[in-house]
Amino acid sequence: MTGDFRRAHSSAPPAEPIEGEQKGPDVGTRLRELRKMHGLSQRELAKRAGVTNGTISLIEKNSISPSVGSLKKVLDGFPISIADFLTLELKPRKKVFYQAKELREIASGAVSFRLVGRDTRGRAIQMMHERYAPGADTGDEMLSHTGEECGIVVAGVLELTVGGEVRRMVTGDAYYFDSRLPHRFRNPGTVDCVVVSACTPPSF
Amino acid sequence: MTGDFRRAHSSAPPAEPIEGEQKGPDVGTRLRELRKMHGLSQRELAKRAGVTNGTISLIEKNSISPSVGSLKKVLDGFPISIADFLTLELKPRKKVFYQAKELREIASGAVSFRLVGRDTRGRAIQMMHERYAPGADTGDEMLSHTGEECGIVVAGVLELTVGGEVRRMVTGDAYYFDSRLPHRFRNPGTVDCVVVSACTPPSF
DNA sequence: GTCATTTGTTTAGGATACTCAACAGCTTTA
DNA sequence: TAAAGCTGTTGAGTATCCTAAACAAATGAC
Repeated sequence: MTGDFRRAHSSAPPAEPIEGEQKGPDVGTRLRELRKMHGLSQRELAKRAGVTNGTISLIEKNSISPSVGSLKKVLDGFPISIADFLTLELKPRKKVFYQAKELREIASGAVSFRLVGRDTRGRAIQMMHERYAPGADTGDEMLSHTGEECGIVVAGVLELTVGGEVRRMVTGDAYYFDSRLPHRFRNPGTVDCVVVSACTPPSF
Repeated sequence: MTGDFRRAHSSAPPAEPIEGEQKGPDVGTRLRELRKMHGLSQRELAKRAGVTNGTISLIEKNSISPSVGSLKKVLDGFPISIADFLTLELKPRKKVFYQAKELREIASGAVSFRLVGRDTRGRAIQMMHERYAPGADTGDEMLSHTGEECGIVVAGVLELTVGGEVRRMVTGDAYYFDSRLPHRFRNPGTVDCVVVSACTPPSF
């Protein structure tokens, strides 16, 4: 059996191939490279981890998708956490001043997001001038992404939901939270709501 | 069969129990809480993820340890990466919402800096609500420190000097620069100037 | 050269993960 | 009072993971 686990069991019909893992190499390749960086053989790692060398081999060849428990056991042989393992990296003067009209509109309609700077590449912060029309909403679907974000309400009223907690915020109020917590913005008022926000790293 | 996967298969003899997962709740609890934060039922999530509701149930009860492939499929239903999922702080100790009066004043007088959050430790961004009285100035001495900073003028007029370049900015205008460049803020107008700014890393 | 070690790979079979479908409990609608 | 809708749980069967052991190839010792 030289199966490829990406076929994702026998579930969805054709089931489009699962992406490797965020960006970067797949689990098997990551493990192999990390193991070699540590100068270990499959058997040495297997012994430390309390699994068999065959398991290491199968994982590295992507012949199987290890269970979370097994992967943790294997990585404990280094040791390294699963999160670190999956995100590990294996391998002058810009424009300063922007006129209001130069802010780049990246979401027009009931919700307007105007970005400071043409693009966020090479920048640590993404700052935006946001405007929500009455009733406007970032969507039924909760947002969620890596990073941190904060903002101050400059005008109007903002209803902010973060990790299940809902709060009504008025002019001058502010927020700060981990962007991985599901969140949602909505204007429950009758006039435009304006917010200045910042997040890191840039997510658009 | 109500097995507990922590017994880690039939490998190592007693095999001390595998720790939940780094710090914080185990995979099952994390999944359950995250799912509820998103307001989804087991069946809804299962449908999005392309697995059965039974699988979600078994994972959440820690009756099984899902394979990495399966866990990824499940988390794609939100979506969120495995790494973020495992490091997510479920119970945010940090305060998220701040009333205007709660912003911490860190520079009173002609210049007022009001910080979002009591302190910036453990945070990636320092956001401030700044107010400059007419004629107010950050000082004859140019500022300079590591990091990046940006802001949007919310009211009044701001004269900003960065790396020798002086610019008059009005409501709605914005800036972004490397904080190592010497810089200075001044209000050349006759009414208060209000700015919302953000910088990283926090420098106070 | 032969033997001993080490390497990674592969096979068979038992252990576990996963699906399908049935089940019980709760809420809403008729 | 069903009846239909939802919720999460669970049992039986199948697909997959994981181990134990055998294997071939490469390396080093003598």
